[in-house]
Formats: sequence, C-alpha cells, structure tokens
Amino acid sequence: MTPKKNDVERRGRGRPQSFDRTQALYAAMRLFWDRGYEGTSFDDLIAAMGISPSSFYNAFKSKEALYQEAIEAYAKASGAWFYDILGEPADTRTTLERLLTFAAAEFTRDDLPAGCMIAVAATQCSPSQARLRELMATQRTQYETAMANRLRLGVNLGDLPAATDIDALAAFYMSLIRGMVVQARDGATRERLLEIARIGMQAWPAKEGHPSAA
Amino acid sequence: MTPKKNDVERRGRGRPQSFDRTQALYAAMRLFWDRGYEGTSFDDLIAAMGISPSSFYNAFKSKEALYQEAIEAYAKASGAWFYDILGEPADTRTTLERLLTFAAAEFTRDDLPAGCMIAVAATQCSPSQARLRELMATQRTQYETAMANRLRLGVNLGDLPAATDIDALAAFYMSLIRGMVVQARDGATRERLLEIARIGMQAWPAKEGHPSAA
DNA sequence: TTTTTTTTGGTGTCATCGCTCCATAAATCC
DNA sequence: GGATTTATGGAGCGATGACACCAAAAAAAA
Repeated sequence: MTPKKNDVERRGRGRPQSFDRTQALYAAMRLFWDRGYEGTSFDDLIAAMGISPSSFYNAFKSKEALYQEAIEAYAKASGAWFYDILGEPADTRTTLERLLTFAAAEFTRDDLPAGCMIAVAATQCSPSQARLRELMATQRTQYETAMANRLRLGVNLGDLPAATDIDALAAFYMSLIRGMVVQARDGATRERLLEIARIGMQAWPAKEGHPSAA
Repeated sequence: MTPKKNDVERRGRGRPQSFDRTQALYAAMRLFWDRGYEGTSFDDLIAAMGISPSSFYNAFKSKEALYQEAIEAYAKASGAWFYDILGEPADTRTTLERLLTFAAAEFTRDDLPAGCMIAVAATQCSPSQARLRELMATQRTQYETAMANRLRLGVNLGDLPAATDIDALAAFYMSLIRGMVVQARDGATRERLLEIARIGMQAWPAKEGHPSAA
C-alpha cells in the first residue's frame, strides 16, 4: 500500500544508506515485542539497530512511527499464521483447534520473544500514550473481528448451531489466547499452553439438538 | 504482618502527618492500576496523593516501595473477592462459576479502573524493571496456585474426576480471566464478559464415566 | 568538475523522572 | 521554656529520554 523508500530497488541521487532498513526494522520489532513501547528507549533502539540518531531520524521519522512500522512488520511476519489458519479450508472446529495449537507453539518459540507483540500491549500506560493505546486496542479488535467472521462462516456452513452467539464465542477464544500470552511471558512451557488450548476446545458449542445436560 | 508506622494509633513525638496515609495509598493504587508502574510518574503520584516530594519520600520511601504497598492494598481491598470465593463452601463447579461471574462484574465497575491491577501488569517492560516483572509474575502464580488448590480439593470431594489435570485446568481458567481483563481494559461491557465466563464454564470437565463424545 | 541530493557522525538541547537536601514548622518530652 | 523528634514546602540535581542540528561524506546529475 504505502510504497516505502527502499523496497528492493532504490537508486536515488544521494548517499546510499549504509544499513539494511528491513533488518533494522526487525531488530526494533523484537525489542518492542519484548519490552513494549514505553519500555524500549531510543538509545536501546539505535544500539540494537546499529545506527546513529540521525540515521534513525532520517529513516524512521520518530519512535512512534517506527513502532507502527514494527506492528505492520509483525503482522506480516510473526502474526500471519493467524489469518492464514483462518483462511484454511478445514471445518470450523478444526480451524479453531489449529489456531489454538499454533498459538501455543508460536508463543513459545526459542528464536523469538515469548508471547505476542499485540495481545496485551499498552493495556496499562501513561495518558500521554493514549493514541498508542487506542492503536493497540484497534489491532486487537481487528484480530477478534477476523475470528468472528470465520465463526460466522461456520454457522453458514452448518459447523455451528444457528443460535450461536458468534461475537461472544470470538471474544471467548481471543480472551483465552491473550491469557495464553500472559502465561507464555511468565515462562509457561509449550506443553502447558497446549493443555490450555485443549481445555479451551472443550468449550466448543454442542451440536444442535444435543444440548449439554445441566 | 508488617506493623506500619501509623495503623490507627500513632502518637509519636514529632510533627504529625498532615495527610491520611491510607487515603494517599489508595489514590496511588488507582493510578498504578490504571497506568501501570512505568506509566505512572512521580509527579502524577504526588499530585493525586496531594503531598509534596518530601512527604512522599518520608512516608513511602520510594516509588517502587509504594508500588509494592499498592499491590498489597489491592490484594486486600479489590482482590479479596478472589480468595473469598475460593473459600466459600459451595461445590467446585459453582465456585468456579461464581469466580468468573464475579470477575466479570469486578472488571467493569464504574467506580474503579477497568480490569485488574495484577493480571497483565509488567508483561512487557524495560530490563531495568526486571525485579518488578518477577514480582508481578509471582503474584500471578500465587493466584493460580490458590485456584489449583481449590480444584484439587474438588477432586478430593468428588466434584472433579480423579484424572483431572488440575494445574492445566487452573492455568486455563486463569488465562481466561486474564484475557477478560484485556477485554475490560479495551472497553468491553459487563455483559460481554459474562458471556465469555458462561462459555468458559462449558469447558468444565465432564463427570467420570461420561466422557464427551468426539 | 561542479552541483545537487541524500545519508552519516557527533554533539547539543530541552523536557521529564525520580528523587534529595535543607531550612522551617509542629508536635512531644523533660 | 528548651530540647528533641518528626513532617513539610520548596528548590535543586544528576540521569535518562527523545529527538534536533550541522558540518562532512558519498552518491547521481549536469
């Protein structure tokens, strides 16, 4: 959508950049992921990115602009599995099961920070960061809406009872995933997260005509 | 446990405190609850508490010490319902149901900040706040352990199958509660949280001899 | 080669943060 | 009343945070 200054080809006039912009962005992303926006200082960033303040300012405009880019990079790289799985042709229950299982695995990779960059970000922050907070809430809403849309499709496909409260079910599973993120950040193992996911699938709505006994 | 300087009676020798220490502590608690530790500045604190820097230092030692006291105050005031409900004589399933329902209500009170002060605090923060992060992780573990103990009791009482993975079940429900906190902080209504709680109860383990069909 | 354009290194700057110090005030004790 | 003890108001301080500026460097364009 937004054509960045240097995507593959960039033969401008002036002095060429001495660093790989994408690589620097990923370094920033990992730092933000691990420490959050307010917990990551300017000096930490330029150190991890290996650039000077002027290069930083020149290439990324500001810390906030960089954070937004980092969120986009995260969505494309480390968050894509979510939308990918939602788009798979499996039946709805299998899709949700895969989603939770994949979440457990992704949140406990040893080559990336634990958990998710978005799931619990900026839930408690200074009033001066109100814009950031709204941005993250919006991001979370988008993931939840995507899941709700997939569940709604499930109703249309007959995978879910027609009376299912789709928005509530999506909110339930997103809540569970966000809680799994907290567990992951506190050091929970992949096995533990898989157990949580397995129990979460027990809440899957019963088929029509088979109401669960009280 | 720790006898504070002024609990009810304190007739020392010097000039008396010109402010209500407990009231000031609660003001700080609410600020920390809403903004987190790093998101709450010293100046914000003394403004909300209505005291000067020297009074602050004299009465609370440091921002970090105040935060610890605020956590304790929270546990006694706004977090007590959790342990209270765990201690009620109801059967285990009812207890968990009440816990989730109460959480939905507590997280959406209009006289207090949304959500919980502990549930998602310091999951992303600066490395310089490593101690704080561990403190919060420990707090979360304590709540989870308390729930696990109640569930274990449920196994002994015959409320839950003997083969139940208690730690996993506790982790599941605590994850759900933490996710509900994120929802609450993003502005979810009490009704929405109640729906999430209701769905969460659908994951309650089936009685022995009545395995859920695949 | 000169000009133009863009990036870079290094330093400076302004605000905020979390205290810290000190003189003064208000209580009790002798 | 004087001494002692504790709290207060207000100013200041060293560190950090997030840039901002500028002269020099490195490329293409003329």
